[in-house]
Amino acid sequence: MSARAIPYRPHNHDACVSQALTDARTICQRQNARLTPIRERVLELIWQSHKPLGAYDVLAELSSDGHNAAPPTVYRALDFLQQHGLVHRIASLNAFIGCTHAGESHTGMFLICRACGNVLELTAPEVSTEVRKAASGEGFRPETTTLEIAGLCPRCQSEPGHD
Amino acid sequence: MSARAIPYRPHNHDACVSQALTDARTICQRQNARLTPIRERVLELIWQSHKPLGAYDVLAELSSDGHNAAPPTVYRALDFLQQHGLVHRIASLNAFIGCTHAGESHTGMFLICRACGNVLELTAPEVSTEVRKAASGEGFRPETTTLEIAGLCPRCQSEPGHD
DNA sequence: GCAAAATTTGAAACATTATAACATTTGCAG
DNA sequence: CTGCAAATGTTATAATGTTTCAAATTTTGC
Repeated sequence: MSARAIPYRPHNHDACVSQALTDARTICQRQNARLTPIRERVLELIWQSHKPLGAYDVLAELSSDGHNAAPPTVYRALDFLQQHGLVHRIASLNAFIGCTHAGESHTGMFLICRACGNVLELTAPEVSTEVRKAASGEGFRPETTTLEIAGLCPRCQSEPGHD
Repeated sequence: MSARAIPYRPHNHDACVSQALTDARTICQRQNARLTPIRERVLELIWQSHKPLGAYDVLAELSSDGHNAAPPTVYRALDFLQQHGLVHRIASLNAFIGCTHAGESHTGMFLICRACGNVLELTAPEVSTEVRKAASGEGFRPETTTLEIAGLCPRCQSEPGHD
């Protein structure tokens, strides 16, 4: 899977989205998973925003597509996408974002800008290592890690109120 | 503030709760904050469980007290308690737990057992350091960290299905 | 003490997020 | 083509959280 631009900097986002979709198709094929039209469309909608999208935001987009969907449709698609590592759920926001490391095994860490709402997904092996150490120091066997940092992204530290 | 037993091991929980309340009173006094009866009662209810309690769980307890409370009452109390570092919200569970490091400046890290539901709050300076490093490596200024590890506690690794 | 101001609580309605349950359709293997 | 499993549609409902405004209480300045 190819490298991607970071959200804080302008980039050709259409290309970025279509690359994500292409990658997703490959990943699903490898996993014998069916990336159905709905699932693909939901993934696309989520990718079109670098900001996390709530399930009901996705639902609204689907509706404006003319697709008359109910909540379970969206939640099921999101479950599927999560299970196959294509999107992440941001617990502190009740929202979803496209995974920028799909296909690679990774533990996501999210930098969430409270001003512009953009989210950067990071892989920080040192952090994971320390987390594992801390957990095993307590005899705890970790399975899933939720690591979300809210704060100010570089851009919003200088020019507040950005998008 | 005194040391506390860890939730995985049996201990005199009543004493543990009343200690937490005593500490809370001291802390609020120092901060010129009003630990009103409702707030204190909510804190007590939360402390009586080592497992995180949802806002509506608290609400139900209040009702069985005879206190006819509405959701905002609980959420307001919880906001207050959070702001003064007396409880933490566990984002991945939509629930609240008493802070075992109240009064000390700390970044909480939570070990959540998916089998028994107990939660251990940890302070891991090495983790915080690595998180800070990772964030500043991206030029990001962190403000609040959500770090929640789900897995199996020592006890549930050997005897599953506990508590 | 006392009145004005600020904080806290009560109460009703509402908004948002998520799931349950069951019917229907679609894709695929034999 | 048939029958099974997976996916989707549909309706209803549960769980979580907020807005708003009114009433009561506490604090503060005098």
